[in-house]
Amino acid sequence: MLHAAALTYFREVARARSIRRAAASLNVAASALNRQILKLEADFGTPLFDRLPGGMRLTTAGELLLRHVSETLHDFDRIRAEIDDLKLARSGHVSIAAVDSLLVDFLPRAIDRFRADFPAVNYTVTAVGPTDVVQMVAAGEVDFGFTFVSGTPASVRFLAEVPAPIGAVMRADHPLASRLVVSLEEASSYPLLTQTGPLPRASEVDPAFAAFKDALTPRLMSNSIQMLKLAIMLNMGVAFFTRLGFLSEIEAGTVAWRPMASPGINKLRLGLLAPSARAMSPPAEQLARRLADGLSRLGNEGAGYMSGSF
Amino acid sequence: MLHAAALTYFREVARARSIRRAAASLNVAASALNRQILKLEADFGTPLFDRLPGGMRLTTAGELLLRHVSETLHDFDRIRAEIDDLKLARSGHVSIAAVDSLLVDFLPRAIDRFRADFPAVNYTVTAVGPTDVVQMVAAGEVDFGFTFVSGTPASVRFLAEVPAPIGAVMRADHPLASRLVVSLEEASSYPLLTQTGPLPRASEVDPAFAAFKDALTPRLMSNSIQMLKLAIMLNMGVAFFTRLGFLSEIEAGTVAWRPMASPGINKLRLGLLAPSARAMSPPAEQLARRLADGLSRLGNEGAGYMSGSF
DNA sequence: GGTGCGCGTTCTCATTTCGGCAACGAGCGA
DNA sequence: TCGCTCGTTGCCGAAATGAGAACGCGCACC
Repeated sequence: MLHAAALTYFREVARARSIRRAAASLNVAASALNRQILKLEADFGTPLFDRLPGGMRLTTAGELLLRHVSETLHDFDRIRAEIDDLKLARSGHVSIAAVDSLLVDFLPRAIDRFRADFPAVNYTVTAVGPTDVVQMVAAGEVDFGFTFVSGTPASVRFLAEVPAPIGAVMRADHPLASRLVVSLEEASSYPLLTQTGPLPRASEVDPAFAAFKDALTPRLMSNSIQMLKLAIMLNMGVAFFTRLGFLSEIEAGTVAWRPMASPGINKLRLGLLAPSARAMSPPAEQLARRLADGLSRLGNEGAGYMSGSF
Repeated sequence: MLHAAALTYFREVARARSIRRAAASLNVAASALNRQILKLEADFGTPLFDRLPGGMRLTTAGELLLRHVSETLHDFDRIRAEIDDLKLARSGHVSIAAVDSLLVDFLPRAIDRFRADFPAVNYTVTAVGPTDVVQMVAAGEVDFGFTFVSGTPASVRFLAEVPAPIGAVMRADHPLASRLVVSLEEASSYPLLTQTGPLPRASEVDPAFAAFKDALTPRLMSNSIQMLKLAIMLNMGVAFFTRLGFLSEIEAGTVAWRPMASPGINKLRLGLLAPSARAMSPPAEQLARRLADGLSRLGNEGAGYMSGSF
């Protein structure tokens, strides 16, 4: 309905190489078709078809136009399908499992932006350990998950990934913040704040980092990121997290994040995890797509900035 | 006129972010615009704009649609310009200068196919030596030229190029035709047919080939390709030409063309040469474009076949 | 707290466009 | 010559479109 009927008329006449045959397959009168074709040719000022006894054949100009018309109609079908997806996604429910460092900042902000376009969607967000995320996605208990990339069963797949190295997190006026990269030795001379409970696989990935943490006694240990975050703000010491848990504080300039000079730790990646077989619900599909876009944009900016644009 | 007015209406409303402003700049009534927008939203079953006090803003679905509409209208402008070019090119005159080996087969066949779409175009085709082609194009004596690629003045440019190595040409049942590649030694044991007059730059490009030709006494020398072609058909010996002069005979299976095992000779290229500054006449423009397409297609097929399709 | 302004929207009416039907002339094959 | 199919045209009713005036609403200014 967006596009003039003349488009499909023209395309069908070109395909059928006959006005009357096209009229039959379109269920319209041949005269109507003919008039549209004649009007097009008058508009362009040049014939679009050669009239042969027994039918019509496209001229060169007609072939040019047919290409345009076909592309337009095809592209329109695609757009309409996308809009239909959006319609279905306007209300519903999405359940997500993620490692808790993402629930502090990244995921709530993403969901909030998503809410603007999909106001009637409800959410269930569960914080679990990295390996549990994979299990819950595989079991279909959640629509998708958000965790560190590692070997995964065939029943799940990664929609997007982004490098998420562990780095040193501290108040912006902490002495270590003046370093662009923090070595393990430098960090060991300051009080540390460490998280307990299910950990990202940093220790498996980077033996040097694991040994470093084992050798020291932290000033504060907690399984609550909020607790640790407050300790950082009180300048109690240095913690080790992915940047994504502190994007807004980093943006505001209140805390600093610095990469670590330890090889394996910089290979860590966060990924958006979905069941490989089952189709997601429409709103979950949309949110997952937008998160995937945002992630890959984060990735393209290297270890760059967080633009609030997704 | 091809496309529904709704397209430009929608685009302008999105641009102006207001129905009334869009109506003013389109010189239509706001009520008409409004009805089209409402109809679109009814068709899609979803709002395309958010109604804010003070104007309208696209929804997510609206942004999707705007992208489609913009692309469609932009592409349509392009197509219409191309069709206008075709209209202008329907009659007129085209003058071409080319090395004569192309006038035997390649160029006449190309012009014949072109005639089907541009029946009222007249042609002047001049056979000259390779370097004269460049001079005539530079001097503006012809619309474009067709010759071997070499260093050219800035006043001309190549629209397309295709590898055109010199090879051995002989009757299909000639003993040499059983070889896939012909070495200079093999060729020297058979009677040779050579062309006199302005030659392609084979001798400059490939000293080995030049020495080879100088060392032997050909059975037949002529400046007429027709003469040489007849000699080939009478199995008088082996000649050395680009494939393009014998495309139809090769296709028909009456003569064979085999590449030479000599390095420099396989680097020869044929090119379509046009004045760099002056615009060509519309029909010349069209023919040149089609020849360029055909040439690059020939090139993409490697040393492949001649499909009669351009 | 009016009041004016700009916004999208709705209603009515004249105009234009579109599609269906029947008929015509041309080309082609039996 | 007849019969068939082709594109095309005239005529008529139906549907879509646009112009203009009016309505309800939110907002800023006095």
